[in-house]
Amino acid sequence: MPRRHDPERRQRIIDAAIRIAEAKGIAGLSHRTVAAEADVPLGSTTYHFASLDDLLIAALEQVNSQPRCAVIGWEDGLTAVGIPGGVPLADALTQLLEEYAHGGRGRIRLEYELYLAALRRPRLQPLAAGCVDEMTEMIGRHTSDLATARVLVALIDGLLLQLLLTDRPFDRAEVRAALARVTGER
Amino acid sequence: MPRRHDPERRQRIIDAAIRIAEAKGIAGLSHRTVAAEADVPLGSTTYHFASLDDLLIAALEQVNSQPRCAVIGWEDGLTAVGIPGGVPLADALTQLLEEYAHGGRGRIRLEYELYLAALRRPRLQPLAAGCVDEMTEMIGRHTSDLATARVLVALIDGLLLQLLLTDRPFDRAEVRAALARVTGER
Amino acid sequence: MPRRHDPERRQRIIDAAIRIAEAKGIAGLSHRTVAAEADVPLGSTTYHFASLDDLLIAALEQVNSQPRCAVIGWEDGLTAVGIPGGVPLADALTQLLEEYAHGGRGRIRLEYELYLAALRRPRLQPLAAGCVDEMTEMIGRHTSDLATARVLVALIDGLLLQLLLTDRPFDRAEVRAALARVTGER
Amino acid sequence: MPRRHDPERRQRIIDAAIRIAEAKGIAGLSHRTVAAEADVPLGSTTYHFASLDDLLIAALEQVNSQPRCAVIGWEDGLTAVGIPGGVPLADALTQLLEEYAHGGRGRIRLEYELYLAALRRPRLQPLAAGCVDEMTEMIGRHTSDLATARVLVALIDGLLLQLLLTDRPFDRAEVRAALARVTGER
DNA sequence: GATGAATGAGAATTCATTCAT
DNA sequence: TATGAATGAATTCTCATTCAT
Repeated sequence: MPRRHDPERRQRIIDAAIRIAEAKGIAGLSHRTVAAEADVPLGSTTYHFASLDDLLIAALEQVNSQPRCAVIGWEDGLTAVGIPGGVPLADALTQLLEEYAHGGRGRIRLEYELYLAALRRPRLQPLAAGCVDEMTEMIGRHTSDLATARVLVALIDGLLLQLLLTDRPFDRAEVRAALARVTGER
Repeated sequence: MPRRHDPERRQRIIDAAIRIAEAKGIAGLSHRTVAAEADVPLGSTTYHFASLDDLLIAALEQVNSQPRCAVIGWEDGLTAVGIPGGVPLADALTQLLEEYAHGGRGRIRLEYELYLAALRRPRLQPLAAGCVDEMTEMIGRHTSDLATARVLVALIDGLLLQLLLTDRPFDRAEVRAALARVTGER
Repeated sequence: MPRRHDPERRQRIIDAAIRIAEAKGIAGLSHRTVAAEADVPLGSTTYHFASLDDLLIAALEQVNSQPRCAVIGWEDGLTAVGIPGGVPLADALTQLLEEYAHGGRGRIRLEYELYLAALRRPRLQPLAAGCVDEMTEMIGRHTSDLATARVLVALIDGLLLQLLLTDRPFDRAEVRAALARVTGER
Repeated sequence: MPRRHDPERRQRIIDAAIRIAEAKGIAGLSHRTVAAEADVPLGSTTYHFASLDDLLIAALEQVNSQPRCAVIGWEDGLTAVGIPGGVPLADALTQLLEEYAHGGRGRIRLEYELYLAALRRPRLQPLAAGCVDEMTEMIGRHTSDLATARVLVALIDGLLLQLLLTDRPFDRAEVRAALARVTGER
């Protein structure tokens, strides 16, 4: 019984693609795996997405728009507390990273896979660069200058990368100290 | 034209794999592409390397052993100058990164691809982790404590990653300032 | 010459697989040999059957459903004659085996190959066991108890196996006598 | 350190081949698997056996010569007891089958694989036929006539086959009763 | 004698994409 | 509009055998 009108099918396919990408990596994406995961006919994936690249991009765009929500929630909390005399940025970032790290490695891994995939696929580069820029901009709203924000983003990326690679547990004090060196906080 | 005796066959295959990996990424490695690049029959690659993973690891090990030489050269220079009252570490690292960045993006890209590929392929993880450790240890020889070295490595990783992703040119002053924040140099 | 629409493709592949299995044995089955025999592209066999095992099973199921027809025909004749005071079972079975033996060795061979292949491939075991059970049940309908039927089936299997292995011609009297020992008929 | 003179190497290869065939089936035999199992260089297997078929035959010949020892032991016991007024044949055979069945399925499976392989490979046929003949001859020494022995061998083959296929446990009483029908013992 | 490198064919699968329906 | 059959290239890997050393 083919569901003729299934307006959410496109979205279901994207969601399935994200699940696959988190679980098996970007390289694990294929029309077949996605169709199976989404429980839609094979032809449906090629119908809604002209090529596999299109599907990948749609999935990654959605991934990139979602975690921002979490970060924005974080930022709201930060703002509410108030910057001057409020929570030190290093503390706030440390907490964000901790949540991030504990929120399942799947999502972070996927984000870094995006970075790397972008190195080879030009169409992904704007996405990855936008990711960095957005983060920089957001952090920049809480630093005295943009240069500091850029350094913080680089440091955060490096720290997360190491976290993923080494299986060392998240060391709050160490991360906090590292960030504080850059923010100049004590 | 059967080349029945070819004592350097194995090494030639590894070299070809590195060229492929630099040019097309780790994902571009396949028995076929490597065999073609090395100008050997397809079966030869599977004879010398039981699985593609084995070949990939052999190639990456070789890649990882080479750049160290460059870095060691750098370190020798640094040592020669002498640390106390000598070249500030931030300056030395900045110069190293600059050389690294200008030395063709292929090699850096490959290194970061290694990092990220390790996220999905357990057998690569020791390689990637060893890469980080080695770098940390080396830098640690020029810092007062290891914690500082770890932060520096994270920062360097983040900076190089951004460099690769954004196509922004290498900004010596900015990088130098970022590093100085961590080393505490003025 | 692309035959894009071919509604009986799946069945043709199964038929080809049976021909191959009869002619070259189960070990002779491969995507390639079947595709060539069925005159379809290689990819077509893997499209319709996710794995070679699936194809093998589909083929053997079809094989197993066919000879039953012959046996059922035999059974009908037997019933018509009537058991009490009718044709002795040993005579009827002898005639069945003779027809079976003369009906080309391909089919019997294939059946015994199924048995033996089941020893190594768990997925085939239900098929082979079902084959034995069905035969037992059918013969059981003409014996006083099931134990006798089981012994008869074992004996029949052994006799056919010897027939295949030794190239001795079918000896009606000998087979009849062997069966009669078990049925208790004189 | 190549062992130049290793007079038992040939035998070690055969033994390894038997282990492989028992564990993975005849289809699991290859120069490589055998060389690995025997811990000899690959070239050694092709040196001592011109083709894989030669190796297979050598292995199966050895297999066929070994279990006979067990059977001969059994026969000796049987003879000792004495036939006339001694142990009924059905009992003795039942015990033999029981030991056989409990002695690990690997060996029986291999024997039946030999039968089946013989169906397709002419060079194996003498081996398989000889196996049957030998068994017939041996049993014939304890029956009044050869016809009875032939029937017994067929029945035994069928019973063992069913045992392997159905995973039903060995039922001593049932087997004994089946054999007794043929031997005429009560 | 003995060995291991070499080779080309073939194995099972997976796949992106096209296209008739 | 939607689908699933179809296809041919490409994937990794195994292998029997040959042959230079």
